Amino acid sequence: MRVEGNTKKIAEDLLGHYDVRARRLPWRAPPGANAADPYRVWLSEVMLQQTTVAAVIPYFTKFTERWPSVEALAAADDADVMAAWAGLGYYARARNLLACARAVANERDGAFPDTEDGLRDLPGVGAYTAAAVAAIAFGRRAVVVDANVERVVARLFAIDIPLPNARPAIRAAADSITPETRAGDFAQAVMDLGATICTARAPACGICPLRTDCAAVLTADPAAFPVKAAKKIRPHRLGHGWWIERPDGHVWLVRRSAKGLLGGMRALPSSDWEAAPDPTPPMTAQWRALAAPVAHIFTHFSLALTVHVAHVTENCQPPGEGEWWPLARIGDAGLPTLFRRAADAVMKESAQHARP
DNA sequence: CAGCCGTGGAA
DNA sequence: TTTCCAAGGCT
Repeated sequence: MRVEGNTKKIAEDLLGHYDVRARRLPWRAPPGANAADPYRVWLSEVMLQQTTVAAVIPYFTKFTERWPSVEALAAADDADVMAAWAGLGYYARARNLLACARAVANERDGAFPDTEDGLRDLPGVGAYTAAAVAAIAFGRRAVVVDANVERVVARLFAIDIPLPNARPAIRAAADSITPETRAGDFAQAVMDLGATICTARAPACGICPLRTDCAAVLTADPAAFPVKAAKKIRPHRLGHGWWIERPDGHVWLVRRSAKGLLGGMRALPSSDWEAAPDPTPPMTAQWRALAAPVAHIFTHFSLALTVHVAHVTENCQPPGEGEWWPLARIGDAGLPTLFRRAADAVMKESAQHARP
């Protein structure tokens, strides 16, 4: 472990690099501008949870154009926000985003809390996001620890305890190098470094502004830090999805229950997803299965969804809650990726069917 | 507290 | 092709 004297040098080296090389990102105030808008900082941090910058940018642009303030977002319809989030994943974030916006708009007159503790009480705001918003939007000294910080700090100090047991040591080390001022810039500088130079697989140590501060660069394999515990194998599951199409060009869509996988999202009616799911259709009809199931990989299991198609009469009413959605606007339904792919597969096959 | 919760890009 | 990974939070 490093001694006190070097910790200040690390922040100075990194901030000096950041002042010249900071990435220009839509949620960052331009250099020399006033402090960033807390609404935009918070929105970006939530979107960036376990999500890459490249994936977030178009969603951030869309959200801030459509809902430019926390009050505007708080007044939005749930269905519109969920549909706008479709494709970004981890949909509990979108549900918590709305709950948080409404809490801030309705109970706090639109003002975000300006301390870590206050922010931490908001839905969808955990230890990381509270620290990041406190530091970036409000200039607080906060110790911001995300996956980038874990990697950079584990390398700087050559911490060889496997994750997640290394977390306390990593946090203490991160605390030791976090400066009293510019903690927000410092946090973003570490994340820029982690994203562009101190990357997970092939760190560019030769151009790293911290190479003279780093313990791992002196080892045979700097990329070996942080050490991680072995991960589990991903189980495979099967499922059935039901495409019910009306002759006037509508398909029957349902909304999934608020909790659990793809919670709150529009979807095709479908079975549970397990080793041997119930193949019983939701209604009697002439069912025909697509030749190839839709394969999709979630974080903790992979899925093969067999899509069954039925063409029903105009006055047909499937059981349960749902809505007839126009095929011409299927792209606006806000389907999560699994069901968007299922819809693509059905439309592609029916197009081929029409032109043999 | 370990498991649950998406997605797409990189290697 | 498969594996790994990303500005985590909730229960």
